[in-house]
Amino acid sequence: MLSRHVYAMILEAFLYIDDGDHRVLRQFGLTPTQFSALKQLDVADGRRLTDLTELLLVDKSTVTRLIDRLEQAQLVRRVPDPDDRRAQRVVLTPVGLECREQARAAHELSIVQRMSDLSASEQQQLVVLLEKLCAPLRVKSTPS
Amino acid sequence: MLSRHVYAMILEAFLYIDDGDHRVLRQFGLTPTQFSALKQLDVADGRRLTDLTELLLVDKSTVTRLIDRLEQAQLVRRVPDPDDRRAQRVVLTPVGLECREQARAAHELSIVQRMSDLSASEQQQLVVLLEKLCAPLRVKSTPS
DNA sequence: CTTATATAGTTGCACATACAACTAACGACC
DNA sequence: GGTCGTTAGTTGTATGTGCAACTATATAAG
Repeated sequence: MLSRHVYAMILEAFLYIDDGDHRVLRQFGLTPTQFSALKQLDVADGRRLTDLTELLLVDKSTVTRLIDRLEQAQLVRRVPDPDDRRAQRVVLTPVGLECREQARAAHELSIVQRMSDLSASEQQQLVVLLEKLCAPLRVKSTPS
Repeated sequence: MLSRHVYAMILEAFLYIDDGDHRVLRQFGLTPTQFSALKQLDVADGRRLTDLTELLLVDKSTVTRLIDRLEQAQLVRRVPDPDDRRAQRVVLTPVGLECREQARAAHELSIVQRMSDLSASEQQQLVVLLEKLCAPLRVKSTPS
């Protein structure tokens, strides 16, 4: 059955991508999730944990513990939100910024390499097809 | 950058698929991993834990604990391997077989539904492109 | 203002996952 | 037939993940 084959290939492609991400980021002592979180932060205002929940599409309890570990590793800091005493803002430390930038460069490069078996037009086709597949997901977030 | 876009869409497609799998299998009290394991088992000879490690592409310690839980749930049984005293064979219980068959039917149906936004020819294109992307993975396992 | 509801975040519990260290048994080599 | 490297499986430790219950604060309703 064809649709089973598509299903299987999406899972395989994810494994391929995910495995590559682990390898690259491991050199910087980061997991893919930690790297995703660092990408959403800055050294100034930072973000609330709830913001990260929405950006990373994970449960708030996951974010709590993720930030716990990044804080232990001195890559981020929790600072009280000035406008809401319930909330905390998470900001990058200088070490965290440096770590993220190095990881980002290596990760970008690895993506280009891993995609290099597809031509630009094939990559374009793939994007179009996957967007069509995921269209049901986007119904709610596409207002007009 | 185009390759970043492909990367992002593969992750999004995986999230879409994985979320759907969770929802469907949850009705049968199974996680996607547990379901994958049940699909590899039978009621007769079964499989060794090591076989499952290779089939599921996870660490052997993951398989140990996965089978622990399936055994607690009475869906599988460990039986000693007659030919190798180090090994154990994992077989489905009648309950496990019944559970798997029901889950399988629902899962198959849901895959067809989730793919239904793509035409057959689009699905075919997607398979071709993803196979090309994953070609580096298959180098080792493609003898001729 | 008080009450009721909603939101921000943490914690307990369960499952998935990898890596490393370990035990037990297999196999090969002499 | 002992010794030694290999393999099967388990266990400890760390991370990621979701759900549910909980605390504290904010906000709306009256």
